[in-house]
Amino acid sequence: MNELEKLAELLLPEINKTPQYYEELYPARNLSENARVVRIAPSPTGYLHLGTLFAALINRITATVSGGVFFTRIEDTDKKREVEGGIENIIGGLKQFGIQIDEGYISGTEEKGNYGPYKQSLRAEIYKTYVKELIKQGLAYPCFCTPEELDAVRSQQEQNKERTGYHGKYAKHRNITFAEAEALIKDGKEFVIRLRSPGCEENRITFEDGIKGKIEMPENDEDFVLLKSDGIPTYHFAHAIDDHLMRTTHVIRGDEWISSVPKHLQLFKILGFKPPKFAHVAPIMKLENGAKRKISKRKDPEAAVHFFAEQGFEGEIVLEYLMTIAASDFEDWRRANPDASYKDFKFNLKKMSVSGALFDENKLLDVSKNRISRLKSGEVYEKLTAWAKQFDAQFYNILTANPEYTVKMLGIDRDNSAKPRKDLAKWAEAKDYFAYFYNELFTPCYTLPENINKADAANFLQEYIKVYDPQDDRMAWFEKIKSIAPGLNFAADTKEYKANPQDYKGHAGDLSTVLRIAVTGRRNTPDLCSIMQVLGKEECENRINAAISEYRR
RNA sequence: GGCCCGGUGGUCAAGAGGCCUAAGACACCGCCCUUUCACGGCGGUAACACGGGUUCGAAUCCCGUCCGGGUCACCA
Repeated sequence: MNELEKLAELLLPEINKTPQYYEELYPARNLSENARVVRIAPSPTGYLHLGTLFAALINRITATVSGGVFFTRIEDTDKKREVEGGIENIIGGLKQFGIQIDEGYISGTEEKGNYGPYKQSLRAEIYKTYVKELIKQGLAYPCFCTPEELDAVRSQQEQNKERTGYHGKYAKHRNITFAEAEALIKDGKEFVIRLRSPGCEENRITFEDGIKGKIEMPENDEDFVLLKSDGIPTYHFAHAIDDHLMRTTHVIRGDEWISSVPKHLQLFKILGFKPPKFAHVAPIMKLENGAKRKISKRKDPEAAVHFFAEQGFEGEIVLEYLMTIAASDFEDWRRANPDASYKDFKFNLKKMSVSGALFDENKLLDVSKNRISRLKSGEVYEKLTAWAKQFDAQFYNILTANPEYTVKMLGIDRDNSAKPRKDLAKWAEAKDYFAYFYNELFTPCYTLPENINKADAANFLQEYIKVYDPQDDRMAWFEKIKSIAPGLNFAADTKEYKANPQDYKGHAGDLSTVLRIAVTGRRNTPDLCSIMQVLGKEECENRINAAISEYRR
């Protein structure tokens, strides 16, 4: 055994497999040439974040479009930040958004696929096997520096205005001998394994980013940590090993990783792996005090994806919105294919924007309104009650007390309309929006438009209630209002009123507003005739009579 | 600070040297339609960060400045 082999044995005595073993265990995938194997690799450190969802969407659709595979891998190499239920938060969240997972973690506890385990904490032996090989080749070595020492070096470098980091003359243990290492270990000193970087800062490397195009950077010369003192790998090392062994073809991730690419490329090279293609996605931003910044888990409620669920945005609609950010031609495609699933969109990474888009709630609202307007009353009923069940029990009970009534109500201006209403954008608005359909929620409001006084309002309602017939269709309904108008000195015809406004107090439309206020407590509603039909004769008469006595007081 | 990446209306963006007098969508405003509102239709306000080059010609190519973002851990 030579020195290096002895060192490898000293550091990782428990490892007796070789990289060859794993190469054979995880053979190349049997997929067509264009198929892309992609993944997301979340850390179970909290809830599902908008950025993670976005990355998942992009990866998912990239796999779909190419006939490839989308898998999940749990990067739980930082035990300090891990939270309980973290995996379930993220994987379950993706499922709620309808993101299909082909392989890897498919729930908080289950995984599937032939390239597992898909959780890094379960792959320690694999990482160590490769590290051991690198040590034997002189490409990795133990470093016994304490965090305090490292900090001291960094401050020194900062003072000298030098580039910080563990490289060059600052790589203290770079040339440690077997004997020195052995002595330190006997002393009980902790160590990490670092890369002996073959790179040189003067050299430039270039790579083609799938979104940003050609990028040029200095070569990595940092002897960064491969294995932490607890034997767990750092992200960089785990990424290289896992994405190679899992046969990932395209790494599509947040662009905060761009600056690490030289490290990654170097790792792939010295390990003898073919590097994947990289594509770096710009983050979703948020405006604060006039400045753009990356949307933040801590500060922004909409960063946590459960915000959308609470607000009552359908998962698919959030994805639809995210697609408009991901692909500038998506909206054109959507207009041409209003009924297609977003999954059928021919997504192309190259068309993605290179800089981060501001999160735009207006746009989300618009997208949502458009999608909801296409739904039939039955579908709205299902979705709305499902939402209410989870977030507003009282509303849920009210809606479901009489399902037939609620469905009828939801069908107004929707089911038989050539141009369905576009009003509701999120379920959280529904309770207020539909309040007057339910006595438990209805709060009368008798405020009249300025051009109508209480006496006229009462007189009109008095007349109206005499002729009111719940069987009337829209035409007949409005004819009745018109027929009452002249007697009160209101124009029956709106055009007539507009031509000679000085001759009238108002027009039939104003009178319908009086009725609307009496029945719904609102100035603006969907078609009043339909509303009255849904409410029924008795309820309408009660409300109208209540209004009359209010105006007569 | 070093290293990367970026900068077209309020927002998302089209744009690959002449088709640019700069698309479209959201938001905003006006008009029309209309029983109200919404929808829809028509129209409007509003942008190539700045300064130098290159070129017959620049939003587009080059350089510089400024601004924004990312990153410089035994975090991912």
